[in-house]
Amino acid sequence: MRDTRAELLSQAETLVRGRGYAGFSYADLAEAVGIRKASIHHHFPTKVDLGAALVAAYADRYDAALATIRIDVPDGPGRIAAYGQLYLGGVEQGLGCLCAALAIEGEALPERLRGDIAAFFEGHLAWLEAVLRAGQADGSVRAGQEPAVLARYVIATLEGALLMERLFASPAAFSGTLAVLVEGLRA
Amino acid sequence: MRDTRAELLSQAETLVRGRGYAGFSYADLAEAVGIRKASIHHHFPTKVDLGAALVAAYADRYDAALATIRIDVPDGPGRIAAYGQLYLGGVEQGLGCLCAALAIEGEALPERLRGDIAAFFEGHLAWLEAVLRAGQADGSVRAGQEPAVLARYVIATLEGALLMERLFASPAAFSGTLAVLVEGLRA
DNA sequence: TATTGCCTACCATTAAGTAGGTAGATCTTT
DNA sequence: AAAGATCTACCTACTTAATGGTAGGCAATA
Repeated sequence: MRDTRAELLSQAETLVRGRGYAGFSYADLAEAVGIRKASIHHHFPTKVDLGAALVAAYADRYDAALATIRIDVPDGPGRIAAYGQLYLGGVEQGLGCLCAALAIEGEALPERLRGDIAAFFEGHLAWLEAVLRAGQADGSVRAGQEPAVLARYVIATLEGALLMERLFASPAAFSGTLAVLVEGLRA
Repeated sequence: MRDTRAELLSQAETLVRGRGYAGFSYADLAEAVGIRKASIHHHFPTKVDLGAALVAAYADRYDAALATIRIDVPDGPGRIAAYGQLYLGGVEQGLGCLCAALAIEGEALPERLRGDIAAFFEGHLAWLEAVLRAGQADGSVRAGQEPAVLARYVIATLEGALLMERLFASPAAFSGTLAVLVEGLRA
């Protein structure tokens, strides 16, 4: 079984992260995968189905990475730094965040996808909040601010840095922002 | 007399900030303004012309606000806080940053627009760098980090917060992130 | 035999953009 | 000031290409 479905998901992700959800078509995807346009509908009946599958796969990959970081890295700032490294790959490849690309379309986005990306961000927020709370408890993260508030601040900084530094094709600048962020969180 | 053109720019800005550049059409804009689709071409021959005019008008409005902040607010952190307030309006209205909406489309975006939005961000970066450098000189902003690096960090945090908090329709959360950002910059 | 995966050939709709025209304002020339 | 010419802002009525999606067929597989 040569996995066309997986190839479709992979290429579609690249397209959405590179040009936005409204900015790519089934024709583009068909050409990228080397299949006919109508055949995509066999795997993903509608574009919304494809979008939802894309977000699910993306979220799963992140979830796995997040779990690994929690095991491999012991301290709060180190975990945030490792989390930030996940975004760096996007800058290097010239690809934005999938969920940011979808979020930008706001009201034009199908309701179902809006819920999916909200859940994506909420998952990250919950993970960051737990990491920051643990960091404050073990003294590695500076105290005095609500972990929930800090979590939003962290994800905002990284999403924004990815958005801007992709435009400037500057992984170095992204790393600079990540360093400022992590240093500021140190106790 | 120039009323229609201004109305077109205003409505088009709302559409782009609400649904992205690829996510709105001349038909949408025509309906919003109450004019025929073909008449838009009289004012803006192509969609790229409209996009460029949009960015120019948006940048001009920001430039005026930036100049005012420099006059009205004396200290570094206060100026950054006032700068952040400019973004808050977008969260409250459910509108993202125009240039973020364009930046997301990346490679699919007409070359000309890409240059325009890069210039937009570079202008903000230069203003922030000058503000932060002056703040470090007068002791209101914490020293030890390059103003240019801090400037990128500031704009990333605010762009990211606008992106995410618009999705959650949470001006309060945006303000929380802004507060963390500004406190971290204090000397 | 039934299902899977892909195909060709279509469909209705919408996209940006064009052609050409009209009513009214404004400028130019006498 | 009158007459004509030109310009502005909009219109209806297209074109061409692309959009997401459908119908039905066919060969390989389970």
